[in-house]
Amino acid sequence: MKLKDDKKYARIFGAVLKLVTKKGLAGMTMGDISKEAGIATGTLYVYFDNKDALINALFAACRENSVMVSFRGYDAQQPFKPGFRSIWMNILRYRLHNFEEFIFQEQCYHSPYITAATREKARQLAEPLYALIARGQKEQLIKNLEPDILVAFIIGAMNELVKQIHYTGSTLTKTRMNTTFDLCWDAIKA
Amino acid sequence: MKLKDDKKYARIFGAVLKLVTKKGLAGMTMGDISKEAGIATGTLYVYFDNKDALINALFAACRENSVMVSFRGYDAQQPFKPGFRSIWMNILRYRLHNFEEFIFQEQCYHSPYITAATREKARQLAEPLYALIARGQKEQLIKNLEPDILVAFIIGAMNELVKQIHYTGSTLTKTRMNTTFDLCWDAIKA
Amino acid sequence: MKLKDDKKYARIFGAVLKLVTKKGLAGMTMGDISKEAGIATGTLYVYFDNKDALINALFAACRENSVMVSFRGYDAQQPFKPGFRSIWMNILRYRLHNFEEFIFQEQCYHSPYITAATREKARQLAEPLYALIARGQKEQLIKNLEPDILVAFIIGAMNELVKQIHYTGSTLTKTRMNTTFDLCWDAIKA
Amino acid sequence: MKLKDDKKYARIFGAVLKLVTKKGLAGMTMGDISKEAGIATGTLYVYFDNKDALINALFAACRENSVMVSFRGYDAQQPFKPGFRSIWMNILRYRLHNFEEFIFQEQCYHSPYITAATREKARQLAEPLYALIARGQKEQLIKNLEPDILVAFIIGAMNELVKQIHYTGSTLTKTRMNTTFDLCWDAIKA
DNA sequence: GATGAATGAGATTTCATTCAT
DNA sequence: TATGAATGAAATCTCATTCAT
Repeated sequence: MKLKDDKKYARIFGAVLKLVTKKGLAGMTMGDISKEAGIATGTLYVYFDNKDALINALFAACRENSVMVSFRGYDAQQPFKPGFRSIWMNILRYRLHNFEEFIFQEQCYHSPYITAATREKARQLAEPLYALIARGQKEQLIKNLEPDILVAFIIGAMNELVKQIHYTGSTLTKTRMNTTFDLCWDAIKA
Repeated sequence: MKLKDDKKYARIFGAVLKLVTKKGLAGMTMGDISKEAGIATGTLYVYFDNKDALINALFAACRENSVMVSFRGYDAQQPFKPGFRSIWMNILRYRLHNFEEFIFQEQCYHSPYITAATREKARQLAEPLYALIARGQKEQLIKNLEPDILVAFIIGAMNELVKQIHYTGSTLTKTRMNTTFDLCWDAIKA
Repeated sequence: MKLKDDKKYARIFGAVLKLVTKKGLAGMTMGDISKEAGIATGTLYVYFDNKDALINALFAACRENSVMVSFRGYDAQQPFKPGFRSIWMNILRYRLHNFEEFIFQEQCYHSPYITAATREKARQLAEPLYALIARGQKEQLIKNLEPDILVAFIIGAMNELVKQIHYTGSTLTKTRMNTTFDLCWDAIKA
Repeated sequence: MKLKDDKKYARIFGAVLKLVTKKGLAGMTMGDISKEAGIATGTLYVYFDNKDALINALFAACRENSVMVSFRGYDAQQPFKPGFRSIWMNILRYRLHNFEEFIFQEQCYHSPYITAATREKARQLAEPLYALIARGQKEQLIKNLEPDILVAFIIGAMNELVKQIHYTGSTLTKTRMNTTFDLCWDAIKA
């Protein structure tokens, strides 16, 4: 008697991510997923109770992953701007390199699959970002607007940039990354 | 003799927009739409060949509408910044006041309902915005980056702001609109 | 106030006949018929109570027409064989020149559209043919088998010949008509 | 693990054949078929892509079956006439005993369900019959007409006979079979 | 646990018929 | 009478989920 197979979770998640950019969340059936993952439909139900649970689990995983990556290498001791910059770059790189995860999360956010609980949990994961903004404001380096507005601005701009870059297929040189960061920085700096 | 009723197009479109915020694009059936519109299911097929066609038509209509509104009152003779500002405000107001249309368009963009042709047509409608950016660059008022990047930045930031404002239910005072515009302007100004 | 238009009956019947070879009886909708006839769907219901009535009416018309033509020029005074021959030729020519009517009747015969009453009426129209066969048998020119069998044989063979000729697109010369008649005659002659 | 069930194909085909004589090809729904076959509607789509595919598959199966049976017991070494006779009898018996299959094929032939490919494949299966006719002509036992004409004549006559016999409910004694064969033979013999 | 056939509720679409003009 | 939009019942087909192996 075999135990649940961790590799299979990965295969299933991978399949969903691959499909979401092609078919969207709406047009993706359990049959599609199982086929893409190379397993039987029934097997999906060994690993997840139902479609909702599957989507929610992947959403949570992506979210956690994305936050972890964002703050990688961040040192609260260093001055604000370079710290903020490295986080900004982390997020940008993450979304570009994990474009499918990024799109998946976007699609989920306004879908009926995601429960209120999952949504709330996702929001909490953004806390460190709010804290960072607060620090910048305290140090009078960042405009003194509501943090919600600032975060929305920063994230919204970045999201669209990522799509732009991905869909036009343009390579992102260091210089270009710098200039786009400057756009953001000029917007929010005090 | 009964003729095809223009009001019915409006009723159908209205129904879809009402439903999309409640159920999402995925969870919206033709039955839901017809019921919401107060007509028989079969009647939907008098006006549209199928669900895809219906969604595409509404998408195109929203897109066109949104562009038309954006440039309302724009006078190319006036100096750049106030012109740009009025357009930016138009877009913001439009998305806030027609939040359902805005969400609908976002949901559509990565869905399998929208055809490549519709997507391309949507892109073309953004041309005036690109032209405006070009003018700003020519007058050396705006940073000399690729217009794609600048547009993505402006639009992305605004989209997220709109959602932020809508979901938190905060009222948008004139002062707040001004400060958010300043965020944008500071980002892109030369 | 206009009266029912005789030309319209013809247009409707013509449309059905044109469609039956293309789409078959099964795949033919009232919409198809009205479009092909160049009238509105609703108008069909001015002329016929419903689809069944329409099909039955056309079936009856075809049947009557086909019988009328079969015995055209037949003179009961002339000797049997030439009389039988001319009738046989009449039937063959009719089916070839009115191939659509012929196919339509075949399709109807085993369809749920045709009522038992219509079917029975159709059978009665074949009476003269039975009478003819009886005469041939009385004159000991034709095999003394049950008339049903003989008629089935003659008609069945001819029907298949007609299709053969029509679909291969071969032209039917006088000589070929004669040889095919001889096939039939050799079969049934005493 | 459950595997696709060959018996289920048979059940489905059986259901269609049972229904076609009752309701005709037109009036037969997928719901009717599944009910008659004692399975769920959805299950039909496990076995066939759609209604067309189902009808085409059954048509092909009937055709193949009918040809196989026709030449059962045929020995090319024996003289022509008894060989031809045994095949003729095979075909007649097959159509009588599998009347539903026979009617189904007839209904299909001019229906929109059957694709050109299926039609062509059906034609090819008739080749052995053409070869047989050719042999008879070579041995100068059969009239020297185009084989198409002869086959059409033989088959057409038989088809109508079969219907005649079936619908009148008359039992087919050996003597009657012989006399009807003689009709056919007298027609085509040199 | 793994499989994929089986299920049936529900989605999309069709179409004979009606109805307002 | 003529029109063709409107209807809704019924047809086809899909798909999340279950179940037998």
